Amino acid sequence: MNYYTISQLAEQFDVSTRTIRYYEERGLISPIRTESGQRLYTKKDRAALKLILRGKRFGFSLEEIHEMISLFDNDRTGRKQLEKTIAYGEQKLKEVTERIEDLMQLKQEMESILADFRERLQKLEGIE
Amino acid sequence: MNYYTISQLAEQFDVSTRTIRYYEERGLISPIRTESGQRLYTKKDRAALKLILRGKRFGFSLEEIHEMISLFDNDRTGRKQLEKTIAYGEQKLKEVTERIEDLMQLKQEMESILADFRERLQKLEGIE
DNA sequence: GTTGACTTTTACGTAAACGTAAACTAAAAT
DNA sequence: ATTTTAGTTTACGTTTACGTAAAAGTCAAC
Repeated sequence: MNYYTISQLAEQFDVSTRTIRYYEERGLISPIRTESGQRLYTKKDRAALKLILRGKRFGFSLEEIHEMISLFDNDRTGRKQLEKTIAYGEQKLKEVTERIEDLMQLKQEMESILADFRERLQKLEGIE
Repeated sequence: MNYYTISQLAEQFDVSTRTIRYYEERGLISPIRTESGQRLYTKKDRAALKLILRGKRFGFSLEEIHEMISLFDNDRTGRKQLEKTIAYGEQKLKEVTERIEDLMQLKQEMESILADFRERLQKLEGIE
């Protein structure tokens, strides 16, 4: 398995190294270390970072993202744990679904506003 | 036309009065005032607040929301202005569309993870 | 084997988005 | 008429999510 350095990841995702270290500081990523203390990131760490950045784009706080990651990531072997995780997942899924619907409504509204503006522009061009 | 007081709006949207005043401070809402200085909010102000809060849920900054509002709100009569507004609107529409697609992908992933968890739970129940 | 790029920790700084408290005024209720 | 209750401004405080700088160690290249 090969590793990424922090600056490689930073470049790939166009974020600062400080940002990546901050996510670790908050417990969202846990890269291994070389003997001298340098961070090494696996494909899994990379995937986690990708997830975090996507979550951020959706407006989730790091705290929320942390919650999601740790629930889905940990191997929840016990039955109770599994049930709890499923319930949580269903809840989050519902939230995402609502968000999609909300966004689609916004899209509709924007489209109708745009149509209105285009009509106005046409009328202006008709006069001229 | 009847008005809302600041605390009425705050209650309706479950935000603090400070939050509403802050949005005004940043130029996002402009309620009229009574002679004594009290803020009075029209239906339009209410709609604007609703828009702001929706934008926030989507992870837009107040600055971005401000930009959108002022572009769509102002009566852009001039032809150049109209064209500019339409271009901006198309850009924002594209962003929203991408966001929706992004979210739908996330939804898919969550559903597949959930399906996997459910399967595991079934197996556990089969044993017991 | 030394220069230069990279990394580490520590720590202070900062912008955004409010929270909170004080000091005061106006409105509503009793 | 006088308590509550609600509203106003001013201003300092707080959290989140990093930016930035310093001081020191390390890796890669020439």
